[in-house]
Order: sequence, then structure tokens, then C-alpha cells
Amino acid sequence: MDINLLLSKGAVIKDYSKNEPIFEEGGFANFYYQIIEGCVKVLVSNDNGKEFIQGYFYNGDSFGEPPLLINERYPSTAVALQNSKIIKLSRDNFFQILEEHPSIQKEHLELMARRIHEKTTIQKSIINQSPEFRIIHFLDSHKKNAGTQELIPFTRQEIADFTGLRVETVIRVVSKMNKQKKLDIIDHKIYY
Amino acid sequence: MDINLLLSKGAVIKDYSKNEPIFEEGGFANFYYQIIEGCVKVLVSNDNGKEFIQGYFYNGDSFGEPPLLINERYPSTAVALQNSKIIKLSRDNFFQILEEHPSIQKEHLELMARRIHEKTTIQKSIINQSPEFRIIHFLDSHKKNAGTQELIPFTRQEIADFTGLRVETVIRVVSKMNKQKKLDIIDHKIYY
DNA sequence: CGGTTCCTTGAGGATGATCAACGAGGGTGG
DNA sequence: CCACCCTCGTTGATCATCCTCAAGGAACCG
Repeated sequence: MDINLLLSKGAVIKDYSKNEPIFEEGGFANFYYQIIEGCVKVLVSNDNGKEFIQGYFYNGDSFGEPPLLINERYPSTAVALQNSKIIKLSRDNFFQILEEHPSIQKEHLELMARRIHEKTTIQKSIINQSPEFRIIHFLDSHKKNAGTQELIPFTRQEIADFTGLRVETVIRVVSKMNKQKKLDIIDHKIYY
Repeated sequence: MDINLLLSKGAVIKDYSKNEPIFEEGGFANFYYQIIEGCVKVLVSNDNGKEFIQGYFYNGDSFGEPPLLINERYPSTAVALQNSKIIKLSRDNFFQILEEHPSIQKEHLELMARRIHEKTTIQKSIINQSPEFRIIHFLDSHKKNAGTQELIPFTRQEIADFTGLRVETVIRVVSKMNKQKKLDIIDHKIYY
């Protein structure tokens, strides 16, 4: 969404430092957040501290809208992965923008639809049980261009957190896939 | 959404018989669907035919919008659980309604937000691994009123399909929970 | 060079899936 | 009314698999 529009409605730009939480699981949703510069991770964690990554968000992305739209508590936590500039707008003003700009509302509707679609395919890959299947789905969904082989910019721990697996499992599966020529590992880096 | 409005835009009412598919995984999304009378199950299935239920939908509910909104293929399948009357509207006319009625668009935005919220909490309960945890989450989310104990109107197979577990596991966990007084089983029926 | 962070390997164990078999109830048609 | 067939619930035994725990190696960075 246009930053000037946000500012004109009273949005403020806030700096977050690396690892600083932006909102936390269980808290009420009072703001619309959009990244101006930096990177944000949204995750749910379970009782043992194991975390499941919902997504990474970058410049221009908004995040955490669903609880804001339905006046619910956050089921997830958002933290800055680097020092980041984030613009935040209060709920009332956000709703006002949606009302005044149907095209923005439409954009958000499509965005929500896209997130649901993503979540459904992720659920599918998780239910399919096999760790290899889950990892392949993760790799596929993070490829920019089909066809060409590219470096995967994620650590094994991150892949584990995205797929709900454990690091060791990811390492073993990935190295098995390497032997089967399903991907390449060069200097510990994964190419797929 | 108001049925007369849908009809005025050229929607048609179609009868589906029990177990008849309404749309299928992999197919393109061309219609908006809303139930007039009956019941619909939306599910994803994996390679072994195991199914994971996304949700049941009843009178007045719409379903299958996300792929329609973003012009994608269905990741899931919808089937009628009983003989049902369903009203369907082509994509173009659906979009036209959204444009002409911002309040309807807003409703759908909120609906999508609610679905995301649900999915996130379900993911959370699945990642939390323990079958008991998953089943408790399912039971909680299907209770009408907190506080009072009510009959759970689902078979063990359905609970299994909602939670991604196997029937036998559900049976064993539920009967363990019964022994631990976390719920009651009377005449094979579950009260929670 | 010392400290992170990330990657790797092995052994062992827990647990849910799988397979097989059976019981119980409800509805239907002969 | 009874025999049959469904669907649903139940139980036990076995198995495969991923998690857990523990330890150490490799790469990177100030």
C-alpha cells in the first residue's frame, strides 16, 4: 500500500532492531504493519519452543492482517530478522482506508485469498507425511524460476522450521536427495 | 450473500446428489458457490487416498473462493454430503458484485481473514505433534458454548480426517481421555 | 584466534501407522 | 421376522519412521 497514503492517515514509522518482536502470540491486534525496509519472520511456536515458520516478509509486504480484520488475538509471533523500518497504522484508520479505497480492499481480499491458497498447499504437503515430500514442496514454492537450478538461501534449520521437521531429519533427507541427484550440494550449500 | 442478488446476476441453482463432487483438486475455479440447502465437505487427499478435511459447510455458507479470487487451480475437492441445492455464479459476475457492493467485498475480506486465522491455529495444533493435543483442539473448535458439555456430532473417522490422524489412533486417544475424565463416552458417543 | 552459527553422524527409543480381525447397530429386502 | 449388508467402533501385534540426545567437525567473522 502506498506509504504516503498511510502517512496521511496518521501512520508512524518505527525502527525495530534485530530479533525485536513486533507482535506476539496471544496479544491483541491493534495495528496494520507494512515493511519499509528490512525483513520480518512470522512464526507459531509450540510448548517445547519448537517453531513453525509461517513466512518471511520483505520490503513492501504487509503482515499480521487477519487478526486485525476480525478483531482476534494473534495466533503467531512476528520478529524482525534485521534492523528494520516498519510503518504502522491503527485499526480504525486502516479500516477507513479500506472503506475509502475499494481497490485497496480488493487487493487485500486477493492477498488473503493467496495466503489461504498457500496454507492449503502447505497443509497438503504436511499431511502427506513423507519428509522428502514436505521438503520438495518447500523448495518448489521458494524457487523464483522454474527450470533453472538455483541456490537455496535457507539454512537447514530454517527449512526444518518451515516444514515442521527437525534439523537432523532435513540434513539426512537432503543428503539422500543429493545422492539420488534430485538436488546438488556444493560446499554445504543446496542447489535445487 | 443474498440469493436474490445472486440470481439477478445470472446465478443458477443446481442440485447435487449425495457424494457428488462439486469441484475437484487440480481443476480451474470458474464459479462462486453458495449452499442453499444441504451440506458440503471440502478436503485435500494424499497419494494413498487418505483425506484431510478442510471443513464442512452448511446452509448459507460459501466455499472455494480463494482459487476463484486469484485465478488458480483448486488445491482441494468439494463433495456434497447429502442431496444439496447449491447456487453458482460465474467468476465475472461474482467480481462485478464485489465491485458494485463494497460491503459485500468487506464481508468476504473478513471471511477470508477468519479462514486464515482458523488454518493457522490448526497448523499450530498439528505441529504440536501430540495426537491428544490435536484432538483437543478439534473438539474445542467445534464446541458451540464453552462451559457446558455437549455431544460431539462426528464419527471417529471424521475426527481422524479433520486432525490428520488414523481412526485407530483417535479411538485409542479418545478412550484414554475418557479414562482420564477429560471427556465422557456414553454408548460410544463422545461428550466433551 | 576464539566464539558463533551451522552442519553432520550415530545410536536408541517412542509413537503413530499399518494390518488383520471381530463386534455391534441400523436399515433393507425377501 | 429374519438374513444380509453396511457403517462404525474396537483391539492387539508389528513395523517403520522420525525424534531425541550426544558429540564433534566445518565455516565464518570480529
